[in-house]
Amino acid sequence: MTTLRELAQHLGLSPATVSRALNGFPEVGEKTRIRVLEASERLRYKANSNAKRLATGKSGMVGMIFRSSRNLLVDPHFVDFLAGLSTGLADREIDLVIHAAPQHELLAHYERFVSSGSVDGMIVSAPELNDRRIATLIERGFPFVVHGRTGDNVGYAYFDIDNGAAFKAATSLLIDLGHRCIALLNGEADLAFVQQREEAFRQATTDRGIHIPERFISHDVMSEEQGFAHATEMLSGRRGPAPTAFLCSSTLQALGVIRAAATAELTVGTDLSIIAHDDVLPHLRPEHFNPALTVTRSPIRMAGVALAEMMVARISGVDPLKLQRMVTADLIVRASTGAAPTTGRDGWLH
Amino acid sequence: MTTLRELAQHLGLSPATVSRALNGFPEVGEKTRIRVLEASERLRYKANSNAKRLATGKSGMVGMIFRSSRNLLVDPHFVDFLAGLSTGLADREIDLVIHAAPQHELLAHYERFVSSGSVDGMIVSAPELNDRRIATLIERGFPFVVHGRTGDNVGYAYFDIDNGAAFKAATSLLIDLGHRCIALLNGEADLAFVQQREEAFRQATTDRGIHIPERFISHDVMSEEQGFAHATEMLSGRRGPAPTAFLCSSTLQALGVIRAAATAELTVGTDLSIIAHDDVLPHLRPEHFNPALTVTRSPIRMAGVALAEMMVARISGVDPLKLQRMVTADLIVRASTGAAPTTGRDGWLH
DNA sequence: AAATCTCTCTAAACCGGTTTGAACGTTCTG
DNA sequence: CAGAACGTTCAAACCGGTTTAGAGAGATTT
Repeated sequence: MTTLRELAQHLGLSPATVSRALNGFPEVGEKTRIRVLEASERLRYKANSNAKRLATGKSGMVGMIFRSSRNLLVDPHFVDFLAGLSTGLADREIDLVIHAAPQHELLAHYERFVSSGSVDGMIVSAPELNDRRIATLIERGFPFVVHGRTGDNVGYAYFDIDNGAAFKAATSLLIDLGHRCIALLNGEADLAFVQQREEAFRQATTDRGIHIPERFISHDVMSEEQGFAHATEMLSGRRGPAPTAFLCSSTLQALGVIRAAATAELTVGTDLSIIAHDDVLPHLRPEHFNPALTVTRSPIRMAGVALAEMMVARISGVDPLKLQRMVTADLIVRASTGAAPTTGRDGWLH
Repeated sequence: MTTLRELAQHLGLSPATVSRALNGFPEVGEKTRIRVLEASERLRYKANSNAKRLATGKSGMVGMIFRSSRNLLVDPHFVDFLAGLSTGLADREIDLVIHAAPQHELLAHYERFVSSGSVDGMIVSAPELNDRRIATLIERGFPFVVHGRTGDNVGYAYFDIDNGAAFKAATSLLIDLGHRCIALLNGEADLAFVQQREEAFRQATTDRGIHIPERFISHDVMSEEQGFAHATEMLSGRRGPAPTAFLCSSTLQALGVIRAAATAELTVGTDLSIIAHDDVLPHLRPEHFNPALTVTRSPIRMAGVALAEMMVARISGVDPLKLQRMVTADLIVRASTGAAPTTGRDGWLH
């Protein structure tokens, strides 16, 4: 492995000049620069990144820590986000360091990342309502960006979709179609976006004078399996009238509802309406479901790309308040939503 | 940020002693060690990781580069692998650096990772038959482990499933059930495991005197969508008799086949048999498909955990030939496979 | 009591870059 | 032609750790 000093010696120059030549500083003679670049190419010189990091104080890396228990990584949503993030970062020559830690050590690992100087910034995903990771990062004054947000007036950089507007629109659509018994299959209760969606749902129903019983709202992992389980339970009518419509936080849950409907011999679109939020997972297209699914749509991958850009800005000192973006999710109506069945199959509608 | 020198000064000790105390070297007095540990705790001292890396020559990180075009990251299989890998590495206090690069720059990025000393080892995933990344790493003498293998007698460390045995077993099962027209929905042709599976499939059919026309074998992205498209095409009978059984490289493709069967009004398990390889994606359980899917099963996540362990061994100098593991995939028969329809609906069977 | 051995600790070199302050030769200005 | 200004290069300090060689104190041996 060639070092800078060797390269300089080889050229009869000082390390300082060679370093400047390679890094494009203006005070190097043009012929010298060319000589240096040629020689470095020929000797296959690559700067030792650790030495560089130590000298500059910049690592060229950003970090992400996830709970090994919750295991976001197996969540296809999270993963598509990661894809956008890492390509976005790669465009800016930044690497992403990912690390798994058990829940009870999570904050300690954040502390380590922050104060050991191994990364220039952190990405926080899936914030909880009172997120201690965010509190820690703010306290330490460390640059970070968040996918999602914990509230309306926060002091940090974030990218989020307008969960409230999306779920309000979806709920209104169902109500307009005549549905009064609407179930919400939501994600895990401690997540911020889950709360935001739920609040919008409750608000939209209450505004129209509709009461939704608690048993119509579930909090669970957003998977096909859980979607099926909750939908089956609710459709059984065991604890009271069954819902005529389902609002799902993920297309995976919607898949489960579709399966539950098939099992209960209900036709989706007529007997039962379904709307889901579509994060646009490339391997699971709701337009190809049977029937095609009505969704609120916002590509989660785009969020990754956007956050990469914001992370870079944040590292270079941009005011976090200037780095807050919220995008709206489009409501796309397809075949899975239809007018509420007029003859309540359970007597709920008269 | 406290530095080692400051901490040493504060304690009235030399940096050398403090460094030794913190790193557990034996030549430090017991009372001194305790004083040092206490003070470092109190002053919240965290060693600067870049300085540490420069001094030791070890980074405590391993790298992974993926093609931004192929975009492995959106592949749920790859992601579950990543989950296993990063938790396995975290257990050994190693971080994972991930980086995206366009196809034509891929090798350059490998070179950079290798010769800039930013990682101690590399993980290679989804090898191609003649993989230039592997060739480069061998040439450079850099530690790496591979998920999959390019051939039978290779000189590097790998973890792989026995694709040949699995697909031979699956094919044999279909033949035993009377199927003669069997289609293979495979992955992208340049991937090593795709070749291995296909070879086993061809061998198993040829051995039993069955000829499979080329149009029964497809190579494509392993997604629901492509599975649906290829199955629909083959089932249409447009280019000749339709297959009575499908062998899929992924459960996602099987989902597509199930949808195609429904569209063609065929009952899976009687009119049509399906077997898929199941990488055990937590959000997509083939035992819950309708009908439950017959699979060859091997958790891809386990591969990640195993490779983390092997990577660590490899970095510490273990002979790569001692780090080669191949596991067998279990054939699990469920409801999606049944006897071939005796009355060929297309005249193929007499 | 001198010599040897341990134990514990220190000074200084080192890892491989970047960056500051100064010096050099050349050209411009007065 | 002296002096200033400029463009280019260099020596040395620096980033913050680890590690080698060696020093000093006390215990053990002779």
